[in-house]
Amino acid sequence: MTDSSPSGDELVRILAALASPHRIRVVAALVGGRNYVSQLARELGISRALLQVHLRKLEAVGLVSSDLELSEDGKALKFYEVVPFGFQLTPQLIADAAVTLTGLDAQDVTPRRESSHG
Amino acid sequence: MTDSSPSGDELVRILAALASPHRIRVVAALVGGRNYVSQLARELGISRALLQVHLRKLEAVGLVSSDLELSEDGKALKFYEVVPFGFQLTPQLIADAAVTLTGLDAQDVTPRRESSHG
DNA sequence: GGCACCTGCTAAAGTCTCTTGGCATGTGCG
DNA sequence: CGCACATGCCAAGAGACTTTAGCAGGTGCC
Repeated sequence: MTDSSPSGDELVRILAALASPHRIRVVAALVGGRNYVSQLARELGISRALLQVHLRKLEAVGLVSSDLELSEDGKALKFYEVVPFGFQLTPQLIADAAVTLTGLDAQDVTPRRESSHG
Repeated sequence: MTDSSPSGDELVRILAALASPHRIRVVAALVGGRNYVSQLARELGISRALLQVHLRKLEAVGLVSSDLELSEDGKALKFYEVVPFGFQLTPQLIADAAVTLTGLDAQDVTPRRESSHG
């Protein structure tokens, strides 16, 4: 298990990457074995352009990895495969990741006595 | 562990619910203890309306639960709390969930020989 | 009644995501 | 060269999600 507790931002990104039927299917298809884009698109019944977008998102968060290879015919085939990952989703783990969230940081958890909300 | 292998659709919904900095913070805040909407909104530094929307999404997928109570003053307070959940994210589990995905079902995984895409 | 506090709803604008379709490049082959 | 197959990228429309702002109802208290 390479991953256990990703940073808040990363966790959100990973979750977002997985929160898609298409991408779930892509990962599932790759679990069955590595494959190259065009072939995978045919098997999944979606367009190459669409599959590429989804593959990029999955690769961007490290859930899959690509490997450009040359077939015996000399054709360039871009193989994708699943990166063995293992994340656990529990309230505590999420709370832990939350503190490392960047962006808006409003969870002061500091009871403001002088609440002058305007 | 109440949950182990949610259906594909449910998994996607849960992942989508968690794939948001705001909602991650909401869950995190609730891990620290139950709280009611207005108070939680103040602590998180976001508007009540916004918080309500996020709380609904979390509740819709069963990650948090609400409980309308009356304070000693007679005010109606809607308390939210985290529902103890535990999901594991691994390629295999995802592949398993993928087969139960409804909607577009194009993962025929059947090598079509007569591919005449026009 | 007026103030402070709670809840709930909805309309509207802005933003991000998804998906399609087209176009360009490169290779092997007859 | 023209065909079949692979990769890559971009613009544009449709659709979903996010966030704000405003309004309405209810309770306790002075």
